[in-house]
Amino acid sequence: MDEENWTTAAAVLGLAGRLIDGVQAGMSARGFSDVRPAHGFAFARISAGAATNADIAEHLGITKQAASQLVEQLVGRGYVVRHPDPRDARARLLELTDRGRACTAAAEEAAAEVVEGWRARLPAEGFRALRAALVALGPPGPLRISWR
Amino acid sequence: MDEENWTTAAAVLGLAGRLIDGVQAGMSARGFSDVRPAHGFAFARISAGAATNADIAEHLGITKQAASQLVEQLVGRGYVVRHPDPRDARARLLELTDRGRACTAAAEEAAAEVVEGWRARLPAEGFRALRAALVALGPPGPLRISWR
DNA sequence: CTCCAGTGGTCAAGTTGGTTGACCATATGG
DNA sequence: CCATATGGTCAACCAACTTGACCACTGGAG
Repeated sequence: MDEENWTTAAAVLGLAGRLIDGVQAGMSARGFSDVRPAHGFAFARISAGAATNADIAEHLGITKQAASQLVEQLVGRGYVVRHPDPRDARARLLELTDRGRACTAAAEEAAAEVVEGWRARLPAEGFRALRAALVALGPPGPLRISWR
Repeated sequence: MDEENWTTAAAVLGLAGRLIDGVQAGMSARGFSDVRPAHGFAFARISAGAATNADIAEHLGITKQAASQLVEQLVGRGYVVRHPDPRDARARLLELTDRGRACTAAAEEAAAEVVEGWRARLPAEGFRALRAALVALGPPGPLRISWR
């Protein structure tokens, strides 16, 4: 029983790892080889609108300094622009550039591609059940990256 | 459709992240707060028997130098011992100490605990299907950690 | 209005987990 | 016996993140 649970846990980790690798490969194939998974999560928050540096930090579970560095990379690579927040002179609102939007679209495609691979390897009912279970278990906490 | 696939992918990543965090918490609760997930995967390989430094490197998908550092930590913390390989004077076989075995047992317990939580939150049939899908999708490649 | 605790952001330095590259010792097949 | 491959180490470097100090602005209490 414990044994069974352990292998289940290992399977989830393995699946997640292969998912990450697959998406990364798909991104490279689409011409975005300068983005990491963490960037993707930042994109997700930014495209949701009205994101600040601190929002990113909280969303990714990292310090605001680390978030600042991460955003700086995205700005430097042309994915994101910072502009002043009309409501708060301290804050700077983040927004995706066209390139940034193209990148998020590519990420969604790449992820969908991997998931389609799963669908193809499972009976229809099995895939549906997998999705249902994942959704049921997924009350989204902050999306922790970088488990060192 | 793509949208659905994307959320599925995100759910897997979220689940894996919470699994890692949960296991880490369980390990701390059991008195093993000086081990990281990567150590756990190394333990798994070592307890399988006849493991060398290079085996660890391959199993974790890191360089042999990184594996050496990792093993060095485990030795320093009393989880692993190195002794000469009777078959090959260059190699050093790795073996778990009692403490190392206790640690792997704790890890399995902690992981099982998290998975039991999943079981409790799903209908019996849903959990069974989840497990079946994970197993079907899980032809274990090397267990990549550290996706930065 | 003034003060002040709280928040958004930055700068600087340090830690950590990994990399690459050079190297030695032993193994192994011609 | 030699050539090449493999296990391991040492040393230097790098990237991602942390901690700590700090400044600028906010917003409520007096």
